[in-house]
Amino acid sequence: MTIVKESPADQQHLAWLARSFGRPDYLPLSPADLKVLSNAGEIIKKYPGTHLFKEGDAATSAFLIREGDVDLYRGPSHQREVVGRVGQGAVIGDIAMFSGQPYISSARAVGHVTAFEFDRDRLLPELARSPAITLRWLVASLTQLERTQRRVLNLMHKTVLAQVAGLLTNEADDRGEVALSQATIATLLGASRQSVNEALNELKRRGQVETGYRLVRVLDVAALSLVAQD
Amino acid sequence: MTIVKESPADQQHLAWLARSFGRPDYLPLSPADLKVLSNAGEIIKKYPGTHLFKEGDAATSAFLIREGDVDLYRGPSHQREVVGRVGQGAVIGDIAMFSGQPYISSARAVGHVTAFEFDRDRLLPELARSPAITLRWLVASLTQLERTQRRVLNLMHKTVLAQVAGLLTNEADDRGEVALSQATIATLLGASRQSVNEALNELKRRGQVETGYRLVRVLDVAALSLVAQD
DNA sequence: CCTACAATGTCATGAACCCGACAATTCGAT
DNA sequence: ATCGAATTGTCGGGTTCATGACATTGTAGG
Repeated sequence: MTIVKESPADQQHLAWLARSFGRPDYLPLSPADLKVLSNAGEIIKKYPGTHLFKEGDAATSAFLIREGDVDLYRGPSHQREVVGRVGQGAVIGDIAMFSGQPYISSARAVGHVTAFEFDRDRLLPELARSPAITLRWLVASLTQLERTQRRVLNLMHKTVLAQVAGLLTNEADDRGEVALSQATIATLLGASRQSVNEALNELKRRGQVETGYRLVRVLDVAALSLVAQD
Repeated sequence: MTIVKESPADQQHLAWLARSFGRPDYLPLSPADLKVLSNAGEIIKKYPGTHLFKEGDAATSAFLIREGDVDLYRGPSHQREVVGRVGQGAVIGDIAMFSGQPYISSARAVGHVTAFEFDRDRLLPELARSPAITLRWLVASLTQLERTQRRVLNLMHKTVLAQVAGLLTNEADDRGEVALSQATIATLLGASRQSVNEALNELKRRGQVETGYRLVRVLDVAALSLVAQD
């Protein structure tokens, strides 16, 4: 088996899209839920490079990923624009399947992938029987919606400085540390590395953060979240 | 009763947010659904200026608006930032209510408002009994999610020219006409009026559109949708 | 320990775009 | 027909930010 090493730029692109498109956090189903829904489809295995579904196909299935990673991309395969990469626990294809629209993007197995394939016609009756799961699904999608809406507002009228401050307050662990390279932060925000560097310098100058190698330490959360509000 | 005349800028701001935040299209429940769910709450009336809920309050209710308009805004009331305006058929407060989070924004009646107030503890059992409605709600939220995600992608790496081209292709009626002022288009896209004007001039120069008073006529859809893709 | 590579710091240049201002025009209402 | 308000067209200044280039510093693997 060939391991394709990806360029850092690609990985960053993914990281950013992961955030902007929001998918990886979208985990509406627990293992217990899956057990209940086991009548609605079956487990499938996919070899690296094969497709779970393709953009434009009629959406008759949704997939819960159990193992491996899947790339979501749009556009023709020769000039594909990757839209996200999702792993264990993520559900994909559900928007198209529930809406009765064709798939919005293509899904391609990166490595070996094990997934549970929900069949539309079998899933709907099962959901009717398990309203609690439907409700959990609804909550997950609403949460994701709220996150994405918040992001739209940020993107539109906030400066890079404010965005960086916001990211740091959100992403800091219990010790106030964020273990990301500046380049990664840049792609997470859809900004350039240089702008992020400049913003971090400004925050450093104000004594609100310290920076290290692949690390930012938050010193003054309060001040930082103030900066984040423009 | 005082009628507060709103500045055009405000209305445009609303129009834009309507689009970016996406709320006004979010109509998950039909009148028939409401009938089924009538046990889950009751009809309330609100006088102009009164609140349906306030940002930060515990979210114990969601509201289906039956008559009148409601402003959604964030931040303290003295410097409120309007986030959207919704009317008949819209459901608000559901994200917070289902997620068990405090309300994300405040909701204030613009004129006289009639709404159906869902009580969380009564709604959940009803939904369990009516899985079809829960499912419809889920589909509505997923559709909205998809729309918002698409918007994030556009905002990040598309120029105003491309965004204008995209808006025109989407918004054109059967005669290829878009009856919006340039200022409105600008706010729909979160751009300045001047930039939109410049973009339209460019498209006019290329012979892809004509412009009139409060009107843009699309002449070459194919070329336009090409421009929209960057 | 040393080397290759990744990450950071810094600069200059230019593009995109916002903002304020103002003239010209179109439209609707009196 | 006329006046006022809304809309369009246009200009220049100023800001933010992307891009490319390059030197410097840190880190991991042999």
